[in-house]
Amino acid sequence: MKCASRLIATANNGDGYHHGNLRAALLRSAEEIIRESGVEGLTLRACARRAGVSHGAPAHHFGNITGLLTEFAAEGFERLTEAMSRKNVDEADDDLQAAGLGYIQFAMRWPEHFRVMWRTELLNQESPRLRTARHAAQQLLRDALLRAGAHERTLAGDELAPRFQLAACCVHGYASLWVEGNRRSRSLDDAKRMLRLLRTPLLGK
Amino acid sequence: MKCASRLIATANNGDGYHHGNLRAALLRSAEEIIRESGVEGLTLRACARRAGVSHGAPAHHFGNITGLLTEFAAEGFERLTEAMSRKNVDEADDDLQAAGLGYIQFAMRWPEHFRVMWRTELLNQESPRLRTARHAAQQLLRDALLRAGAHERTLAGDELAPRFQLAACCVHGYASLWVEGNRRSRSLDDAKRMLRLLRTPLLGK
DNA sequence: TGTACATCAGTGAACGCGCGTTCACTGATGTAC
DNA sequence: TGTACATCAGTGAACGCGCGTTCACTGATGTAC
Repeated sequence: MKCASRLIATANNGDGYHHGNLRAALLRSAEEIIRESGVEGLTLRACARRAGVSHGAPAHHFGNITGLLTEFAAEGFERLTEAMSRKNVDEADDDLQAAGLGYIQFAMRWPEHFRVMWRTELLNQESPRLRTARHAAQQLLRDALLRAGAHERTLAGDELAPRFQLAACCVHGYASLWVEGNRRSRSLDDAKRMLRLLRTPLLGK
Repeated sequence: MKCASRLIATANNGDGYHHGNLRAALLRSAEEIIRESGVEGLTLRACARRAGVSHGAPAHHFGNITGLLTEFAAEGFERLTEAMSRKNVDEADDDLQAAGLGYIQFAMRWPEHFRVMWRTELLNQESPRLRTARHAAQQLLRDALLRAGAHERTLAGDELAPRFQLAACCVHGYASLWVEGNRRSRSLDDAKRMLRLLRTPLLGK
């Protein structure tokens, strides 16, 4: 019976007893569960159930629910960095607007990731993958601001920090309110209008 | 035995078998639990345990965990409105800065409330008390912006919406990042600097 | 080419625990007469 | 002033459920010889 069901599984997905890509499949299952039931609804058992494996499997890969959510959040920061890159934002006028719009677009596309990424108490802050991914995202926004500023005039050292904070708070606030408000519109027009209002205080133009 | 323990309870707190203020006491217990263990750690049983009553009592008052969190969030919005009022923000130059600083100060003082208020999926959005309280808070920020704008020049109708959005996103983003980042400093200097950068785009000065 | 062995990935039964819900109850309070 | 009764607030035992964790296991894969 045990063997039989395994043979059937093998026949069905062609990758045998060893799943091959179970780790990734479990992360996709977690994403779906969070979408449908929120982070509260995510348990190791529910995750296993949806992926069609035994409940021991997620523990094998991630240790516990914190481990699972930490990997999920790290994946989110990696996607965020990718999303803020100029080449992925069609409608942006410059690198800074691209970073801002990309940040907001990321939250609209993957609200489940966005939600988890900021729930610091649910994550293992010591995870190297998480720290690296988060730092890369921050650095990209900072660099975009510096580069945009360089086009206009040089930003003095002590001018950068408050401007970086202003930019980060605005896009983060916009994204948070969008995600938590369950807004329907995915249009970026509102966001573009807001970012245009910011050009003067950010770049001193 | 049953009678005895009740008599002891009566002797201890002087308010007898009927607690008198159990509803408020349960909300304070919930606040403490969220502070220590996050929203995840809050259950009706844990709440009852901390308040020193039977586990049926919270269900009696709030129905379920959603009812409890909804009341908690509504209490938060009421405190937020209070906190944004000019008379409660010493360091503000005008009503608009008062609203912004008050918003951020509120999040710093009651991060547990702030966290819960935006977890829309955990709350009963139909609750009249919650709707009223949230609307009042929004209205206060909008009015402050209008009044501050009136000092400088009249804001045209279609100029108000994006400026309101900008102001709301900035203070909300700042407060969110502070709360989630577990920052230690409660100084408002950073926030004041950021809000000063916003004067030009908000008021057109 | 074949064999032996170590390692890895996933299984499934068993456990104890805390949860929400239900329900009959009990004591306190307020009101009608 | 006293009595009877309804209502409200909180109790505590019982239930079934899903959870995380543990553990002995099994099949697949890779490597050494």
